Amino acid sequence: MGMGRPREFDAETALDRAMEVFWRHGYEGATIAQLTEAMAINPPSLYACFGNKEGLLKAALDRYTKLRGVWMDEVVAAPTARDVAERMLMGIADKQTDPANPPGCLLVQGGIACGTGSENVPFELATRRAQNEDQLRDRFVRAKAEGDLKPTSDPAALARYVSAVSVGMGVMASSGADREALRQVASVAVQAVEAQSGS
Amino acid sequence: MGMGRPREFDAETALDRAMEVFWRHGYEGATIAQLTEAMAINPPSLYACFGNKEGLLKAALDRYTKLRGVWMDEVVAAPTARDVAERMLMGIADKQTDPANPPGCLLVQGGIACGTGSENVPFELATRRAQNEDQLRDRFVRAKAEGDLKPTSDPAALARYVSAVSVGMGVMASSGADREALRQVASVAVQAVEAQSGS
DNA sequence: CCACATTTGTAGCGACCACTACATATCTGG
DNA sequence: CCAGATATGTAGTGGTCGCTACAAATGTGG
Repeated sequence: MGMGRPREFDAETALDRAMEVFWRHGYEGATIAQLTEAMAINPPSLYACFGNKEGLLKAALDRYTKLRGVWMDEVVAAPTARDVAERMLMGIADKQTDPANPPGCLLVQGGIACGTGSENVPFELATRRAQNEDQLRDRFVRAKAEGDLKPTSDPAALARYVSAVSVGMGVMASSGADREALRQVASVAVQAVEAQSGS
Repeated sequence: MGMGRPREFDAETALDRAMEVFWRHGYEGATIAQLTEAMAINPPSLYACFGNKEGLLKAALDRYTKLRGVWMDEVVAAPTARDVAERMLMGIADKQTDPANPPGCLLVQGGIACGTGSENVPFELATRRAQNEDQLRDRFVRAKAEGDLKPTSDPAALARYVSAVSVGMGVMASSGADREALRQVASVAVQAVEAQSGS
């Protein structure tokens, strides 16, 4: 018995193309026709490989968070809570205005509000954003233990705050805000973390 | 010559219903069938009154920003820049988790990413968000002139920052964050404004 | 070279979308 | 009571959506 005809496209590069379409148009705004054209394949290949449109989104989200995870590891490696916040928010200011990528963040842009039948897409996005926040919280817990943050500070609240600012910057970027505007926001935002630093 | 049959529904209450549908499902996620059912009218009445789907959205956005404008006037009436920020962000924490309304903010929830053919919907939302930011900036300019903010502070950057945090909170709320979580974010965010206070 | 497994491209499926033609109903001005 | 004007409800329109049946193409094991 044979092993069948091998696929003629590379799944990872196809995912990268799909990721960009979701990133730019959102989940419901992206059509199968756009996706297959960007991926340079035909619908049956898409469905054989990813199941359906939502499966393709999940695969794209996984790839996105995996790539961002590498960067987040560098972020939380900063020496102090303040530096973590600065590195993250300034990095976001740069990344979300990088013309190499669609503006904003896929985890926001992908689709906040969805129509009936796609209710769990926002949930998928929120879950992945929460992972980021957890990583940040763990880092701030450590900062508090090390005396880098005040004993009265709330690491979870700080993490939520930095995460919220990130999301806000993502929406700004998708609305056309330039890098300087985002850096201003990041710069001010860091001051709140700074206010919780020292003993 | 007669003046024709009078309309049997109240346009404002119908608009309120439509606003809620857009708020909950986004622009593209909201269908004409859902809208007409919520408004308790039939499609021809909708099109005769609002032109088309996008016209209905604009009317809903105008009504939304008008209602919020009243509240924003109270916000910028706070005595100091810090109090403006606190009143605004804490107010948002409450409003965006009020079960009487859909979670989040219509100007974000309405639709960040849209499909081909609706590209100007995100623009409409961003424009109305910018109006809010302008109002905030004017207030911070005054605060700086009054010595309430440091001479080195940047009112425009502060306004952008508060606006960005608001948007971030809106996305959090639409993802199911509770009031306490939003208040924590607001509380931390105010500290950055506080860092620019005094001389 | 053959039987089998899998992919690929074409072509089109039913469902739903925003939107509207049309006949009917309900008003005002004369 | 009548003529003109506008609103309403029914019942669709063409177009696009996500998705798939099917046959041809391309691989492997015997």
